[in-house]
Amino acid sequence: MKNQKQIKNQKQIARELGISVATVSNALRGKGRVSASVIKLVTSRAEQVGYFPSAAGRALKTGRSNILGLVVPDITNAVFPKFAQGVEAEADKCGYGILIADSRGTQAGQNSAIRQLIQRGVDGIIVLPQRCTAPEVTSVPCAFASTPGDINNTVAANHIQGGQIAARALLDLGHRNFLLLGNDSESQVQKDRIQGMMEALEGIAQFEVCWTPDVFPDLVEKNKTGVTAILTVSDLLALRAVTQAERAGLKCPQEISVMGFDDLPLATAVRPTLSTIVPNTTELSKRLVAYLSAAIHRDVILPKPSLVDMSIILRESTGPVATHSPHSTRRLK
Amino acid sequence: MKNQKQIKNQKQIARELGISVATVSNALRGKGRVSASVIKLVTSRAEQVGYFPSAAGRALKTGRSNILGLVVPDITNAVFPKFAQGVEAEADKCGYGILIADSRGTQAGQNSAIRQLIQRGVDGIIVLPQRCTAPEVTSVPCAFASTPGDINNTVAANHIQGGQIAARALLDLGHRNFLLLGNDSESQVQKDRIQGMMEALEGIAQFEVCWTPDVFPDLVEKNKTGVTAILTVSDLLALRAVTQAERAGLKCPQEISVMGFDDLPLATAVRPTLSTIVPNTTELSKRLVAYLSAAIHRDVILPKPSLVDMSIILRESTGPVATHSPHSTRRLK
DNA sequence: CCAATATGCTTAAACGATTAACCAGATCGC
DNA sequence: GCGATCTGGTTAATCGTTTAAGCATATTGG
Repeated sequence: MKNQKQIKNQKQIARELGISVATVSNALRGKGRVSASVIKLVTSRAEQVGYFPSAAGRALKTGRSNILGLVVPDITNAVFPKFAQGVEAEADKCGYGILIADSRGTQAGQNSAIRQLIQRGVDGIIVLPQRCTAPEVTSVPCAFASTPGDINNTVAANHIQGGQIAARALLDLGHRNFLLLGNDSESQVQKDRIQGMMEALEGIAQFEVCWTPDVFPDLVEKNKTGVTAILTVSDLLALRAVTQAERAGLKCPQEISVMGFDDLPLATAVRPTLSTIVPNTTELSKRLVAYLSAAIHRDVILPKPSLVDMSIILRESTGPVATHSPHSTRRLK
Repeated sequence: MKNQKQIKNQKQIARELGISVATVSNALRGKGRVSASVIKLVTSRAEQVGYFPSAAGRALKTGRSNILGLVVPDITNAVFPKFAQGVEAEADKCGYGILIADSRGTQAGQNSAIRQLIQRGVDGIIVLPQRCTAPEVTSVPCAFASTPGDINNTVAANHIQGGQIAARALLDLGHRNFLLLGNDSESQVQKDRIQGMMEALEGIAQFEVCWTPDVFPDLVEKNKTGVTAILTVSDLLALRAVTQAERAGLKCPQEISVMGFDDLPLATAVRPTLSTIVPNTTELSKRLVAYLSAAIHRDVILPKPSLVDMSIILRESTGPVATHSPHSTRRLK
C-alpha cells in the first residue's frame, strides 16, 4: 500500500474529501465560513497524512516569510550565544525562525549581510551593530540592539548603568582606589561601561582608566600604589587580571578585588569564581522581537530607544577591602 | 519623481522594456535563447531599479529555498560559536543561508526542531546531536555532525585522535603519571576524548580517570601521589584545574601540566595560557555543507562517515616534567 | 409568504518566478 | 527554391496558498 504519497498539499486533501481547496484552506486557518463538521474532517485528515502548509506558497501569497534575520558582528564573540539563545527562544514563541548572518566585523560586511537577508525574504532584521555604523535604508523593519551611547540604537542593555552598579558594589565593600580596564577604546559598548563606572566613582574614589589592547598593566605595581579594586569591561579581561594577579602572589579577593562583565560560562569555571555584571538577555530579546513584530504588522512604531537594566552577580572575586591600610607595602621579600 | 516604485519584479521590468517576463527570467538566469543585446538591456535595467528575485516565488517554483537548518543542542555551549561561524561561512559560499534552532538539550526538542525546520522549507539540515539520539526519518537530507563513537554519525571531528595527540604531547614532555578529567560521563564526545587519551597512555604511563560532575579532585593531593599532568576534555575544565592548582600553590606548568580542549577564547586570556586541542571547524563545515549539497542535488551520497583530525596548540600550561623526582613532597613549610 | 440575511461552500484570481511548448522569421544545405 | 534548422523571442501552465467574490440553500423577520 503506497500510503505515503509524496505530495501532501491542500489540493490532494481537497480531492480526497471531495471538497474545494479554498474550503481546506479556510478550515485549517479558521477563516471564512466553514461548518464545524467539515473543519473537524479536514483537520483530522490533515493530521493523518502529515500535512503542513508550504512555507514558499504561503510566503508568496502573504508576502511574509515569518523569518527574522540576525546580524552579529562576530559569532565567536562570547556574548553572542546567550543573546542568540534569547532571541531564538523569543522568536520561536512568536512563530518566527531566525536566519543568522555574520558581518565579519566590517561595516561593508554588515551592509552586505543585511542585503542578503532581505533578498532571502526575511520579515525583519535584528542587528548587533559593528562600531555603531549607521544603518542603510532598508525595505524591512530593522532593530538595532546597541548601547546607550549609540545614536542608531533601538533597544539596548544599559551598559552605562551596568558600569555604575559594578562600581557601586565595590564602593560598598569599602574600596576607594580603582583601576578601570578596557581593551578596545573604539568600542562604544566598552566606552559606555567605563563611563558608567567613572560616573559612580567621580568625587568619591580615586581611579585610573587603562586601555590594554596588548600591554597588560603590572597589577602588583598598581596595588603598591594603593589600588584594591579592578573593574573590567569583560569576563575575559577579568579572568586575565585574576590569573595574572594570583600568579604574582596577589591574592584575590583578599588583596585585590576583580569585577567582570557578561557572566560568561567561564565565570563559574575559574577559581576564584568571577563577580560579574549580567545583561538581561531575556528581556532584551523580548523587546527586540516585540518591536519588530509590531513594525512588521504596522501596528505601532515605538519611537524612543528603550534601555534594559543590567544586574550584578557577586561571587568570589570581589570582597571587602583589607582592614589594614591599603597603602601598606606588603612583604618586601 | 516617484522613481522608486515599491514593486520590483520581472513583470514590471518586462512591461517597461516591452518584452515578456519569460525573456526577463531567461536573460537574468542565462537560460533559454536570448540575444546578447537583450541580456545586457535586461541586466542593466534590473541593476538600475535594484531588482532581485523573490525568494518565495523562486522557492515555490523550484522547490528549493537555498536555506539549510542548523540544530544545536545548546547555543550557549562554548563550542557552538566557532562551529556556527564555519558553517555559516561555508554555506554562504555555496549560496545557502543558515536557519538556527536550539534543541534545548532534549531529544524531543531535537525532533521538534527538525520538524520545524522542515516546515520552514529548508533544503537540508545539519544536526549536532544530543546524546547520539537516532534521527527521525526526515523528508530532507540530514547530516549528523557527531563523534566517532556515534553510530548515526555523518561527519565528525576525530575526538579519539584528539585525545591521543593530547596524551602523546605530554608523554613527549616526559610525563608518566596522568589524571584524566571529564565532567559528563554520558557525553559521547567526552567519552571518545578520554578513550583516545587512554589508548595513547596504555602500557606506557600510569593514569587515573576522574569524572567530576560536581566534586573536583584535590590536585595537591594527586600531585603528592605522583601526578604531573592533567588531561581534560574541555578548556573550561582545564581553566578550573589551572586556577585551582595555582591557588593551592601548585605552579603550572612547572609542577603540573594541564591540557585543555577546543581552544575557546578564554584559552589565551588566562595566565598561564592554555595548551589545547583544536578541531578543524573549517574543514568540518566544508564537508558537512558539501555532503548536504550533494544529497540535495541527488548527485552522490557519500556513504561512510568521515573523520576530521584535530590538531594541538602548545601554550604555557604544559611543560616538561620537573627534573627532580616528581614524587618528592615539596616545601612542607 | 416574501424579502432580507445567514450559512456553507465553490470559483477564480492572484502572489513571482520558472520552463516546456510553440511560433515567426532568418539562414542554410543541396 | 524549398524543406530543415537555427535564432530570438512569446504564450501559457505551473508551483501551493490565500482570499475576494459569487452562488445556492436555509433561516429569519415582519
